[in-house]
Amino acid sequence: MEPIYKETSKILKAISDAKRLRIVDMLSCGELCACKILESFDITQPTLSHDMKVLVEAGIVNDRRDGKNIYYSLNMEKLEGLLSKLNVMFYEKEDCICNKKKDHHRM
Amino acid sequence: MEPIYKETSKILKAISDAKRLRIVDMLSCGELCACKILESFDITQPTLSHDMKVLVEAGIVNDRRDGKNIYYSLNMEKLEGLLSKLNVMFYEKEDCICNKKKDHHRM
DNA sequence: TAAACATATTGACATTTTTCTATATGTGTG
DNA sequence: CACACATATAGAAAAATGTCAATATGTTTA
Repeated sequence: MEPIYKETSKILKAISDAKRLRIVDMLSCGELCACKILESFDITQPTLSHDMKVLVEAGIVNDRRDGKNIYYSLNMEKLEGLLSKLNVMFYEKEDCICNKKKDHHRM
Repeated sequence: MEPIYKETSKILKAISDAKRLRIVDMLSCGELCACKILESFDITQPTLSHDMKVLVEAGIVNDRRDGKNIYYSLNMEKLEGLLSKLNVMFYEKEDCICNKKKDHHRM
């Protein structure tokens, strides 16, 4: 499979969980520490920690430590890049995959 | 969980598979029958049938029968709706979830 | 340095997803 | 109507994901 699909699908997978999508929405107003996010859900702390790791590893969320707390914020460049890639894929274009042959680059 | 996240995550889940994302990209130039799509991947026919069902049930792909063949095409309204919703979620807004309290509408 | 607090990791389990083989269904053709 | 062709469904196995309790790690403060 072409890298563009693998990379994009990794980000999509990260936000394809309703709870993680809600976390991204929460972060759109600015950074939040894990404890604040946790207050907003009925999940355990390890579950949130795992979810934040998924978002960070997908590259769409940044983390920074300040004392005991970890603060998370959106990586807008990555998110804009995602919207841009989806836009290209959803609409017809010059050098289109539609003109390509069988995929020999398996996943 | 609020319906907006559940609905959006269902669509994201549908395209969070690299192969299905590639299928969406292929359909951006116009409708294709299942057999044409199948030629483009190293998967079995039932696997493609299942993948197309996921895309159709997410509402982003339409299907129509013409004789022996099923033709698939993109539902642009749904895809535009997705981009629009993501745009709202990624950027700060007036009536923001950031100002909301604990989520009592569990999934 | 010991205790308290915030977050991460481990290991386990249940659920969901992916993909296959075998088979069924629907449609056109000889 | 029997056969060929295109697609769908059923059932099973493997892999990935979501979630928890228990515990570890890192940080601040008494």
